Amino acid sequence: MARAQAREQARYEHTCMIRGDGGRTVRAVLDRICDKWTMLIVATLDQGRMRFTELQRHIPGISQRMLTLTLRNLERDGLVSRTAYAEVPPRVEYELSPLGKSLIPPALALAGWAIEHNAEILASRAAYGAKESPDKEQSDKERPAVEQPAEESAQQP
Amino acid sequence: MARAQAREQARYEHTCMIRGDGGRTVRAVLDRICDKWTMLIVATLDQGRMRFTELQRHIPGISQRMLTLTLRNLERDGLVSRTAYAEVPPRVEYELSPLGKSLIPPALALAGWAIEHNAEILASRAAYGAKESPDKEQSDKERPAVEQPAEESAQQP
DNA sequence: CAGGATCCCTTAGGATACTG
DNA sequence: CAGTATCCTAAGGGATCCTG
Repeated sequence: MARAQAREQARYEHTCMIRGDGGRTVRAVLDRICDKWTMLIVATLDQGRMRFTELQRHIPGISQRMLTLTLRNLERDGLVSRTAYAEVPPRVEYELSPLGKSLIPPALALAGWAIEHNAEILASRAAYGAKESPDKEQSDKERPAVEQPAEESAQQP
Repeated sequence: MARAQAREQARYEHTCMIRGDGGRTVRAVLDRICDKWTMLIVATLDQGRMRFTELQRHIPGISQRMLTLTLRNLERDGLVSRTAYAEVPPRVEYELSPLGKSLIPPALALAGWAIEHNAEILASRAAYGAKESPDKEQSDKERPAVEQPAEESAQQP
C-alpha cells in the first residue's frame, strides 16, 4: 500500500491547483474544510459562541460523534476555541477564533456563487438527464444535489 | 435505512448554513465541489481547454476512473463542456464553460485564505499536539494536512 | 452535560482488464 | 485515445452504550 502514499504525495507535490502557490496549501485546506460538517459548524458558530448540545441542535443531521470529532479538528487547527467550565453539570462552550472568523468571508464568496448559479446548474442537469437517457427516467435519486426539497412546511413534527 | 434518508433531509432542510439563503443551496454546492478532485480539475481546466490524457497528466494523483467520473459530473452540471471529434484516433477536449469559469474567483478567495493562514494553522496544530500528548509523539501521520512535504527535488523520475 | 469507546455499514475511490 | 466495467479496500460516518 505504499502506492496510495505515493499518490497522495503526488497530489500534494504537484503544482496544478488554483495558481497562487504550489497548490498544496489550498489542496490541504480544501481537504480539511470539505468534510461533511466542518463548514456547517463554522457557519453555525459564526452566529455566536455555543455549547455542545446547542450546536447539536443547530445542526440537524449531525451525530454527536461527528460533532465531537469535527470540533476537535477545528480546535486543533485553531479555528475554534473550547472553554470548559469546571461546574457540576459540565459546561463547555465553543467559539470561533479570529482565525476561524477569517474563514467566513471566503466561505461566503463560495456561498454567494452557489446561490447565484444554482438555477443554471439545475437547468444543466435537467437538460443533461433529458438528452442522455430519455427512456430510463429514473433520473431522480441520481443525486439529491441542489434541488430544493420543496419546502413542504417548514414546521418540525 | 429510512433513518439515513431522514438525516440527509434534515441536513438540507435546515437553515443553518452560511446565512444568505436557507443554506441548502450552499450545502449542495459544497457537497458537489468538495470531493477529492473536482476543484483540481476545474483549476487545471482554468489554464485552458485540454484533452483527457492531458488532464490526467496535469493532475498527478488521479485515476482515470475518477477523472472520467468527475468530468462527467462537471459536464452534467454545466461547469465544463465536452467536445468529441469524430477522428480516427479519438480526440475529446474539455473546457470550462462560462459557468465553470465563474467558479474560479470564489475558489481563489478560498485559496487566498488558505495561503494566508496556512502558517497559523500549522502553528496551532503543533501547539495542540505538543500539549495534548507530549509522550506519544507519533503525532505525525495524524493527518498530512498542510505541511509542505519539504520539496526535496521537484524533478520527476 | 459533554464526550469516549465500539461496532458496523456504506461509499469514495484505487487497481486492473477490456473495448470502440 | 478515451473511456467502460469489475472488483476490492480504506475510511468516513452513523448508532449505541458507557462514564466523569
